[in-house]
Amino acid sequence: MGWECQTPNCNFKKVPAHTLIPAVSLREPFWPLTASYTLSRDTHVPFIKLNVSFAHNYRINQFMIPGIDGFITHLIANKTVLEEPGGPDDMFEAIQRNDIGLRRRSLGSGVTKGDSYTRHFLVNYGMPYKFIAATASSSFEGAASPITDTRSRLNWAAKFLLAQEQGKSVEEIAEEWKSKEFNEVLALGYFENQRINYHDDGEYGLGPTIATLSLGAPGTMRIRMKAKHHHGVSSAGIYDNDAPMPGCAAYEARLAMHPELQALQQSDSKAYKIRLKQIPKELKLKRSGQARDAITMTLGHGDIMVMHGAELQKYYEHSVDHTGKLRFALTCRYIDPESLEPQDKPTYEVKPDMGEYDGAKLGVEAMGTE
DNA sequence: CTAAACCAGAGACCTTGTCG
DNA sequence: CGACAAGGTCTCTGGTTTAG
Repeated sequence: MGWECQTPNCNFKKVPAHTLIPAVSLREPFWPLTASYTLSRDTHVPFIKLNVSFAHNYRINQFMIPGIDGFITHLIANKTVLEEPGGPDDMFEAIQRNDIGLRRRSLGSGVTKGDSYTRHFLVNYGMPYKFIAATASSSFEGAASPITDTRSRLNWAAKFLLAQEQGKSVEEIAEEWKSKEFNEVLALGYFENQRINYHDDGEYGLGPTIATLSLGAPGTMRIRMKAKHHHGVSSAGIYDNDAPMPGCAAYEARLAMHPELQALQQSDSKAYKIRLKQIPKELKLKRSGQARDAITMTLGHGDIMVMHGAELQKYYEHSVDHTGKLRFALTCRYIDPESLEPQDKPTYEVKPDMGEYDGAKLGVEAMGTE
């Protein structure tokens, strides 16, 4: 891989030598990694609730956002997870050795003449993600092992967390999960100083659960309320009529007037529209600026992050930036095949996850036989 | 000690097809 | 008709560091 000139009839290519970054070089001297539970570097604002638990070699930070039905969970991996055969260490090196198809892709809706390209490198496997050009999607059949292994690993993590949250057994959850299991893996590659700006993953046709496996240098994921919902007013000066969320500007006042406003929407749409323009002035809501980051997570090598809940994507947005030289993020989603336009449908069959990864089995023999 | 230099963060602007 | 767009670049601003 390298550079390819896009000018017609120009065959210029520049392919620099690749230097493998070994997984052991990811170990941080002042951040010791052992078979015990790894420490957390996550922070959050007071209105967010944090539950910490420990299971299957992960420190589990579960963040609950008041008013939002769902959760954000960060599973922090320890040394046992990283060094497991086929685990994060092996995956990190395998992705560097094999061309899994990571490329800069054209942004469909460019605002400039000619194409504009993403800063990071990406490739999609399984059900096509509509944000990405259809040509950037490949079948799971014949995909490199880190891709299919990630799908299986994240299916396990999602089932485990949903079971924990709903107080059900993993077997019970597995039954419900089967029909809506992750059917897409989006691989992103980041070099130094490449970041992905604030956005949400709430597009039409996506399941409520999204999971990401981090490989390589740590990434910093920030979660904040969207400005419109935080300020309560759009950039055009129209009041945001969605239910106010705890932690937003003028929360009490907005909460108090919400039922009345909804009733007005039903009874008198004209008066309602006028009211939407009045409220921002009455409450002195400001349009500019952004909400503070509610949660900041340091996603280390081998860590898994799971977001669950459609409301989370509606009210909150997230960004990721990177401190190190090389990081891969492998994200799984469920994409409803019916949500795809005919031309976006895959030309291959997206088969069920054949992997049977079970993180609960890891390290059990070592501990059990002592 | 003062002022220039530096830096990070945020906002404005760029500019165009699509969507409701 | 206005809002929107996993974006990029420039400029301004306020705070901190450094040079003289």
